[in-house]
Amino acid sequence: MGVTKRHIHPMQANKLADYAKVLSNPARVAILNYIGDCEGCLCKDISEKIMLSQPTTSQHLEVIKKVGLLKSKFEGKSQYYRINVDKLNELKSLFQEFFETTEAKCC
Amino acid sequence: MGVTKRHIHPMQANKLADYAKVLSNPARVAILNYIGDCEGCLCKDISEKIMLSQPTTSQHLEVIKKVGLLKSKFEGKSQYYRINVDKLNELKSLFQEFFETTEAKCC
DNA sequence: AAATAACATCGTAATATTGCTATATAACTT
DNA sequence: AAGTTATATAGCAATATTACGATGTTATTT
Repeated sequence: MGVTKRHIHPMQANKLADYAKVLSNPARVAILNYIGDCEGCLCKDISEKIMLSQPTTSQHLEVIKKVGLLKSKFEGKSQYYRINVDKLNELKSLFQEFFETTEAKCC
Repeated sequence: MGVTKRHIHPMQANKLADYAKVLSNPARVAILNYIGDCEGCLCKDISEKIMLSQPTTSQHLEVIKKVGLLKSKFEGKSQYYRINVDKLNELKSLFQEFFETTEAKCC
């Protein structure tokens, strides 16, 4: 086979895994770090900063956006990306909860 | 090409991505949840609980162990898995720091 | 000594991910 | 109208991931 069997796992596990997947590539982590700085949030600037091609950077931005961690708005030809702080906090809580409940259960 | 270009990214980004990758599969999250319960920490029990075959479960356990999140000790033919709480806390801090610094930078 | 039990490893197939170049699209500029 | 700029999309190649059945290994049990 070779496909992740999502349907056999608890929803919570799938959800955490989905979010973790977004962070599982260093380019995407670097992008989030850079966008956090909130100065040059254009795809082109990001791609230059993280040293990947514009199309590759665009794809990564899509992945991050699809999960809700990015907002964007067009101004003419330029698209300005910003972090969705609400979603970021949701992730933060989810991961924190995972670590804490996992730790709490340990003998 | 098709391979992640780790060398172009900051070490911090690679590290977080490596840890996130471990959590990016729901089976591994489910395993960590189950092992946290600390009753049946044998591969066979885990595989029955999470409904994946014994070899597949064994592989996932290896992945989690390689990153340091699991300890294990043999008792005869049985291998008892336990969560490495120190490592778990390291991850917790790392993720928390990531979320917090990312949030702090946002306008 | 043979059977059983727990686990790991090998080999394989299906699919997903990562990155690129080339090209399209859309908006601004001259 | 033609050129420039920013981004997206298509198509592709290389590699990684996920899962399984079959088989090997090691330790206990009968």
